[in-house]
Amino acid sequence: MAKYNISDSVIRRLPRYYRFLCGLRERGMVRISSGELARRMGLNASQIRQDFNCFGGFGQQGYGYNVEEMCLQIAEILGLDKPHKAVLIGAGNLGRAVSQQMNFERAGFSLVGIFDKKEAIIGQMIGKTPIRSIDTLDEFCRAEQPDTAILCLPATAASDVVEQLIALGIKGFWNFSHYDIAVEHKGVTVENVHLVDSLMTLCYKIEHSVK
Amino acid sequence: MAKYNISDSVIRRLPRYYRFLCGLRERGMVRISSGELARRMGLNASQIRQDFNCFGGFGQQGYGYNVEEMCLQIAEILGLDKPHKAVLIGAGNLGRAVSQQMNFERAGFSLVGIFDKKEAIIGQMIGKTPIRSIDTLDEFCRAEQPDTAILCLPATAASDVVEQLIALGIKGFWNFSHYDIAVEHKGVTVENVHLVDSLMTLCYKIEHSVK
DNA sequence: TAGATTGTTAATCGATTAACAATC
DNA sequence: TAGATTGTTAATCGATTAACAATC
Repeated sequence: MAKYNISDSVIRRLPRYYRFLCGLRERGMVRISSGELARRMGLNASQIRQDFNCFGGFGQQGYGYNVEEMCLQIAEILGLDKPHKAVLIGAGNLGRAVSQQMNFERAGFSLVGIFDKKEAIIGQMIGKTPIRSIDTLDEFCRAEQPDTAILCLPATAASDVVEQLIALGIKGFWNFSHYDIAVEHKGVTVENVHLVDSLMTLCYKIEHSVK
Repeated sequence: MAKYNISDSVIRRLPRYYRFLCGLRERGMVRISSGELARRMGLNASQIRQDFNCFGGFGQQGYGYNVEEMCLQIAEILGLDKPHKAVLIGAGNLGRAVSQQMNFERAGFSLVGIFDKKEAIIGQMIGKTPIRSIDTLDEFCRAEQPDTAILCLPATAASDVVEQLIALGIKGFWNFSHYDIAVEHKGVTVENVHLVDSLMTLCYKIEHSVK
């Protein structure tokens, strides 16, 4: 069903479609046309039809799209239905917030371990997950076989642990460290989250917005 | 100096340039060519020259760009040099992490107030800033005149407070709530941060990465 | 059937990359 | 001056939007 070479632009719109469609489903909406969805999302109807068609014809002429079906289809395209095991590295403020705030299951992940190097906090629980010593990372990964790592540690510490994690079989990095991971390893994906970049962009836009 | 109609693509690259150039400056680098910067950042040299030229000729033929000067120029273009007062709404896990983790000054902001509706936590300090009752928001904003709001509250609560904040003169929203703010008010800018979207994108890419 | 709306091709628009004259 | 590298125009590429035949 899924074609190859889906552009990054399309992929990045999928979660937003998913969010909107789930919202509509919760409010009991059964069908929606591309025109109506476009109006609600502030997009162009052609774009929505193009996007949905990358993965096959989910609509029906003269009717539109079934909201429930689209939710299920997008969830499947994104792969939310088969959760990836994830480890979190760094249990400082950000690490804690991310682990407590994020609904990992909803996004296709399961948080299986939290690691830090700070002796004082090892053993503490964050939700249902204990903080483990970073020294036990190798052992843990060999047993649990996670394929994803969430990096919530300082930039200086990040680069070392990345190589270690790749050697342990990690295929995806969700990187909050203040540092761009550039990975050349085949089959390894990095999603850099630079909150400071987002905030700087806002700074620019506040000044230059159309008054 | 700054031309009008700078594209969003260019603006969003500026913070990353800034990060890289500051890094080079810290390591004592004085000059860099577009070619060398491109190599380090994984970009195209033409793109870098085009981007920098949106704002004026900062380079010198035969020499390249002065690292220090580019840092200062980009900081000025982004407006990092004149901080905006910001209030944070919602002092849960995410709000706490954001307020403690972010270097606001570095990104052109100054966090002047934190607000929550939960009686039990009002009066607590987060860093040097006390948590205030959301009931005192009007009064506080009229006195302090912040122009930015950081939203770290549930989607259901977000939509109400947005209207209130716009009425109080807020011009920029940094929105972490699980909900797209669509603002039609002229001169109001919203930067939506949807961490769950980012995580879902990673989920897709782990599955579909080139092995 | 008639009306509505998709799927899909074609046209437009904008962003990226290449090329090279200008110039330090 | 000669070499290097920018600033800038032109070419390419990709993404968005428009149009419309297919069809439910």
